[in-house]
Order: sequence, then structure tokens, then C-alpha cells
Amino acid sequence: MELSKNYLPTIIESKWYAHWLSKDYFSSKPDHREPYTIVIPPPNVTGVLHMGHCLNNTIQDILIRRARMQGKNACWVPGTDHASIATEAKVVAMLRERGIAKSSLSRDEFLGYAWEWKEKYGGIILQQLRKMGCSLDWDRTSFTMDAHYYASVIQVFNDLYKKGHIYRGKRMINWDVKAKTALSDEEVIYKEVQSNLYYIQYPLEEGGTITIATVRPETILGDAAICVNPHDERYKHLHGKYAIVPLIKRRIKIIPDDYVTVDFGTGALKVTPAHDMNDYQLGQKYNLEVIDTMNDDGTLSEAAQLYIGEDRFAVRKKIVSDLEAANYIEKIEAYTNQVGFSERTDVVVEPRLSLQWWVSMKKLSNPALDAVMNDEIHFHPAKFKNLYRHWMENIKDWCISRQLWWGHRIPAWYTTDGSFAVANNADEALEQLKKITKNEQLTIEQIKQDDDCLDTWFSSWLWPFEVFNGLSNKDNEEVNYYYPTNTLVTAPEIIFFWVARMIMAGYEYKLEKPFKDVYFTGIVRDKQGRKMSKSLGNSPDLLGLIDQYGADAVRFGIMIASPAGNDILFDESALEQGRNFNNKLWNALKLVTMWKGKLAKANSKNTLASIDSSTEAIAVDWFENRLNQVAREVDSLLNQFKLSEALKTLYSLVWDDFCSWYLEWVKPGFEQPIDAVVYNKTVLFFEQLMQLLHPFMPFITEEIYHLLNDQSDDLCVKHYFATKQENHEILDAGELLKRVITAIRDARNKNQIKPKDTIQIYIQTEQPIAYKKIEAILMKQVNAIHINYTSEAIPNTILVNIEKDKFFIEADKELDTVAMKEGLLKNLAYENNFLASVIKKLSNEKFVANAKPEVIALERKKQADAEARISTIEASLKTL
RNA sequence: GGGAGCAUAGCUCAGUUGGUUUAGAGCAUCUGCCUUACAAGCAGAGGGUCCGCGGUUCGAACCCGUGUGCUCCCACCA
Repeated sequence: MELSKNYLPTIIESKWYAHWLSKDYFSSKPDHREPYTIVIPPPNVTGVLHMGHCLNNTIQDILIRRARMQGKNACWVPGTDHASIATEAKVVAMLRERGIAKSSLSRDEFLGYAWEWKEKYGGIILQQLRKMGCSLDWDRTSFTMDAHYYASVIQVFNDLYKKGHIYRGKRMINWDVKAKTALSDEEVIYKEVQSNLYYIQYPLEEGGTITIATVRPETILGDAAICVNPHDERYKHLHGKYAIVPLIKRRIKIIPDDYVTVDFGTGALKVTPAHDMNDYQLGQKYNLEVIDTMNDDGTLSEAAQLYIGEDRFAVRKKIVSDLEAANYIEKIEAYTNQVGFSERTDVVVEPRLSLQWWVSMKKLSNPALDAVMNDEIHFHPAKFKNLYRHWMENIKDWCISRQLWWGHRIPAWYTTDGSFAVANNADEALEQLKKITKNEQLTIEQIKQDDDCLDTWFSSWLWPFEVFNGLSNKDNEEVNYYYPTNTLVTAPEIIFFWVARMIMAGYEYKLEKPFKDVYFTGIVRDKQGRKMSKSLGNSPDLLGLIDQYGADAVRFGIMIASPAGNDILFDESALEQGRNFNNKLWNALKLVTMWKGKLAKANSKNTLASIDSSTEAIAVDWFENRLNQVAREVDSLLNQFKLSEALKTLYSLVWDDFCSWYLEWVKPGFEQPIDAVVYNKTVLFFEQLMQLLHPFMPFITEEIYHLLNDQSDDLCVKHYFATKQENHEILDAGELLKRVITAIRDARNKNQIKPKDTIQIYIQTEQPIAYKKIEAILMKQVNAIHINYTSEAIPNTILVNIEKDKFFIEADKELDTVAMKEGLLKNLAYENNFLASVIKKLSNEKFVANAKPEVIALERKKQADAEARISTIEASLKTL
């Protein structure tokens, strides 16, 4: 079969993915084997694949494919998250385009549209994962609003309520005025903003004024007090006196409290309990009136008295000009401050007082904190333990209600008089409410379920067990087999949102950790180090990249640049490197398959020792040892989750050791046959390399595996070969050969001997046997026609020193003795300096007295070796 | 404001308990090659005050202190 000039991934990739699926290789059932389980961090059902997913899922696929090849029962569970805020926002936007307002729909009608949308677009990201080669068990595809999942969420809510961990309370919360919903603290992103600091004079009741500074002048309509520091001499005479709020003329008290900083602004703070977290706390302390001047959409309410129904930012402008007109503004300063924005809708968050559902975290968090601190759950890299501890030790209650329709509806029912009951369904709630209200006549029509939904994370924290129906069908065979899962791969950004909470839910509901290892990936940034984001437009089109470079190249590119826990700077040139690597493999395949037609008959013994030329025996022996050595290294790196390093190591093994050295060493001369034993060994090595690489680059490795040898099995499920302990003598012999070849090639280069010009080599050595063995390879690799041995220097030749041995290169060429001398002198200077530093060390009595014997022995050897090299160089200089 | 982390070649990073490290790799750069697998390639080379300063030690890229610069997390002083 004719192989294409370059590797063409597209057809090959879809061919193998379809083949693997048809063989059911990715599906897993409990059996006698050791399980290896990963649950995917479920992407938003609205999501499309971006670089973060690419990194994250490539890592998971590497781990899963490796486990599969280790003979474990690998199970990688796919799925999506209903992502309440994000999805609801998309559906609302879609409806708006069709000219439908959400407010014109009933809840059921809206949910109808939402499900329709989910069915149509919800699977896109899962299809995209197939393109990347991800070996997920598609039969297990889960969704956080599947019927059993929904039921479990409701059950957990009921259970935590019964245990007293869930309560309903009025609190200051972060309010998203666009989505009209509460946000948890984690969903607020603070950004630096250029604001103004307005200095506003409030008239004092007894005459005169007091000036306060604020960035939010529109909130003065809700002012309930002015607060000053008790020790501030400027205001001591005003404690307990009254000031008048401009424009609306409300009378407010001046109170002292340590909270106020003397040297900020004017040292006087206006207190607006309804619209600021800290002011609210002051309000509680001094029993101040809470005047909520804002509606849920960010417009001003009746309570504001002025500008009713107008937007908060419009009002800010208006009130400033009105205050200026009435001479209340003393001055306006430019001021940079941090303002909270909604993570989902990017509007300025409004602190707002509201009645919400909460989870009390303290008790739930204790076992989860311990599990990570005593390494029952391992974090990779471990530095995230600190971060985790800090958050867990200062954990605050979790606001879980969201004013949305898309999600798990809060299972609480209310009567018109405000009584409520938490239950699994309306009927149960009715029974409870009859008792609570002591009204046996209460009917189901008279009670109403809470309109709100639960925070998305309140469902995703059950993911590691509920994908196996672990709560809805307790202790079933599957959950018992697969749980706890092995590795969670996720971004450090969601360590609190999700990781911490899964650990809590795991201990609460399974009495067991949800996973053994957590691998935190870095954040994918662009070349300039900026985070990839839609608004910056710096996220590349992943599917476009896969089309352009191939999935294997994309996987390679993203992995080669991503050390564990460090951010990765994404650069398309890494994908080029990946593509080039694929091409290199492809060309090596072309070379080896070319040999197939030209096999020399293997002799009867068919063993390496029988190969008539010792040349190939050495090459084969060396590479076999090298391959086994690296296979062990890679295994150890992967055990430590050093995936990037493992890939780099394999890359170098394939490119340098296999292609640049080994294949060149065994390559037969033009039109010459290759020994069958060598050929078979070479094919075996190539297969083993493909095995090692398969988890990283599944497609090309599978293709090459089949093209090499027409195998009936598939690499995807083939178990790893057993590695052998490497022989260091053989490895050293290989290294020596490489060194000699490189040094002679360098000498050829420096003396401008054309590649086609042949040379003769004279070796002066005490160990000719070592070189006899490698003569043939050496000649081939440096284009020498003869290798001779000599006991004395050969005049008019180029000299190369390797340790104590000398190589005299005879070429049909004028020699540049000046340059050679310069080179030798440079070398000599280096060696002399080195020797001096060693001697200095050895002549230090304290060193000899204190250092370990093996360290001293080593220094002595360094000295002897350096001295030998120096005398060799000196001798060479004399011959010039 | 509180905390964590990082600083090694032009770039991205390795460098295990301090001693085969006057420091390695990939990419980029330079030189020579269209050598029958591969120019998306081959061969070779150059490139570093291990952020500054001080200390511990026989010995420091590594440990300690300090300064500088960067990144992230938490808090959110109006």
C-alpha cells in the first residue's frame, strides 16, 4: 500500500473513533477487575468546547486510556450540567429574538421552551468531545436534571432541612438585577472601576452642615443615619444630634462607631442599611430603619420618594445634578474602587435584603476539611491544600435559592398566611401544613410551591455518586463498584464552588470520599498571558484547530505546554510541533514498511546473536534497553501526575533515540535487504512506542499499529508490554557511540568537510575492543571509509578527543590548524578551571573531614578524569 | 487590608533529602545540507551574575532572613 507523503489525520480519526465505538471499548460494566473511574466535570449544557475543556478532557482521556491499557476496568462518565442561570439567560435571549417576553409566559410554558432548547443544543459539546478522541462511556451520559437526579436533589434538600442544616432567612445578598436573582458570594466578581467620590453636605438640625463622602449618591434616599468614629475630635460634639437628608429632608441621627475610618473621605459615613452589607450590620447594631429604595430590576421604588421607576445609574446622574443645583455638593473626586459584577450577566451586583434559603456549612465542612488535610484525598499539586483549608476554616453559609425557573424547584410549600412546609411533594406538604395551620380543611389548591430554584451547585455536588444512582437507588451494584471514583480533573477556579462541596456531599451521603486524587489543571491563557474569554475574543476555535492540525496534534500541543497546576500559555506553534511530531511518526512508518519488501532471509536460529553483522545487534540491544528504561520513567511520571513531562520524555524517545539514532543505525544501505530478525525487532519496538504514546495521541498510534503489522486486535485495549530492567553497560555503550558520532560530525562541520566527502579515522585508545563493536555504525554515521587503530598521533589530521581517546580524522582537505588550536586552547582553559575548582575543594581540610566518603571519592574521580583530559589535550596541542 | 505562590537561556519550563550541575530540555536563533522516511526535514553550534543583598554550611539554584518585581486567592473603607 502506498502511504501518503504527509500524515492526513481527518479521515483516520473519524475511522478509528467509529471503530472503537462499534467494538464498545469505552463502555464499562462492573466485573472482577479493578475499576478506574472518572466522572467528567459536567460542562454547561449550553456550552461549546473551548480551550479549557480541551485541556481538561485531554488529561482525563490520558488517564482513562492508560488505565484501560493497564487492564483496569476504565469507566469515564460523560454528562452535562443544567447550569440554571446561564441556560435560563440563553433561553430568555432566544425567546426575545422570537419576540416573546419571559414575563408573558407561565412557568410551564417557559420550561417547555427551555427543554426544547436543551434537546436541540444540549448535546453539542458531547459531540465535540468525540472529535477530540475522548473515550467516554456514552451509554452513561447523565444530566443534572434527569428524573432520578432531580429526585435525589429534592431528597437531599429535605434531608438537610430535617437535620437542621437548611434554613430560611432574611439576609443581605448579592442581587443580579438583570437575571433578577440572588447570587452566592462566589458568583460575584470584583473589578476595578473608575468612579467618583461625591462629597455631600447634609444640613444639621441645629444649623451648619456635616459632609459625607459616597460613591453611590443615589442611595442617600435610603439613608438611616450618619456614622462617625467615636474618637474623631471633629465630630464629638455631634454624637446623638440629627442631620437632614438632602432633597427628601429625612431626619437622621449621627451615631459613633469604630467601624468608621477617621482618615477616609471626611470621616463621616452615611448609613444605608438596605443597600450595603456593612451598613446593614450597623443598622442591626443600632436598630436603624431599613429603607429599601430599590426594586428587583434596579429601578427606584416608592420608598425612594424621588425618581421612582428610574434606573439606578440614570438616577445617579440626575441626583448629582439636582444636588449640585441645590448646592449640596462640596466637591467631586475621581476615585478608583472595586465593584462587584455578576459572573453570569456581568451587571453591577446590588446588595439587597431578601428572604432566601441557606445551607449552614460548619458541620458539613468539618469532615471535608479533614479528608484533604490528612491526605485521604490527594490534591495535585499539593499547594492547593492551603487555599482549601483557608476557605473551609472561614466558610460562610451558602445561599442556595435562585429566582429562576430552570432548575430544581425548591420543595417548600406556602399557605397564604405565610406558613410553610418542606416536603418531597405537594401531598406530603399539604399534610404537614394541615397540622401546622391546624386547618384540616386546607386543600392542595390553597398551597403554593416556592417559585425559586436551587443553585446549580446544589445538584452538581451529588455528581460523583448520583451518576451511578447512588442516592436514588442506594447501595446498588454500580455505585458500590465505581465509588469512590479515582481522579477528579478540574480547574482551581471551582475548588470552592464544586470540589469542596462534592467532598462534603460524599461524606454526608456516602460516608466516603468522592475521589482519591484531584488534579488541578492550570488556566489556559493566550500568548500574552491573558485569560481566554469570549469578550476578549482570544479563544481560538477548537474545532477549526482540530481540522487544521488533527486531534492528536491539538492534544499534543496543549499537553506539552501544561505542567501540573501552572497556567498554560497557549500558542499555536505548540500545535505545529504536534503536527510535525505526527508527521515524524508517519515517516518513520514509511521507512519501516519500505523494508518489509526487502527482508534478508532470517537464518535458522532466528536470534539476535545470529545476526552476522554485530552492527545491528548492538543497535537493537541498545534501543531495547533504552525503550524499557524510558517506559519505566514514563510510568513513574504518570503515577505522579506529571503528564507534561511524561509526554516530553516520550517525544524525545521517539524522535531522538528511535528515529535519529536507532533507525539510522539499523537502516540498510541503498537497495540492500534488512535482516529479518532486526526488522521484526524494529516493528516490535515501534509497536511498543505506539502503546506508550497511545493515551496522548490515540488516533495516529492506532493507525500505525495496524499498518505496521496488520494486527487483528486494537491498540486501544491492548495491555501494556511488561518492562524489563535495563542493562546499564549496554546503555553506556550506546551513549559512547552517540558521543563519538556527534564529536566527529562536529569536527567535520567545523572543518567544512562536505557531507558527501568521505574520511578515514584513526583511533588511539587503550580499549580498541569497545570501538571494534561499533565500527560499522560509526563508519556509516560519519561517512568514513576506514577505521584504523594507531598507537601514535597521525600528522595532518583533524583531532577529536573523547576522554582519554583520540580520533584522528584524515580528509582530502586543507586543515585550518589555527582554528583547531584555538578550539583546543579553549577546551584546555575550561578543563583547567574545572580542575582548579575540584582541587580547591579537595584541599579544603574541612571538606575532606565533613563530606560523605562517596562525595569525596567522586571529587577524586573528577580530578583524575580532568587531569587525563588535560594531558590528552596538551599532547594534541604538541602535534599541531 | 489579610494570605498564598512564583522569579533559572530570547520564550515556556525541568532541576528529587544541599555534593557526578562552573546548571538541563523543548521552542526560537545561527551555520552547513534538497543525503532515496521525513525541508512539517537532516547534521552541528551558540546562548545563563540560577532576580538583588545578607546569612547558615566544608559546600547553596536548592535552606534562612531581607529587598524588588510579577501572579493568584480572600476581604470589599463608604
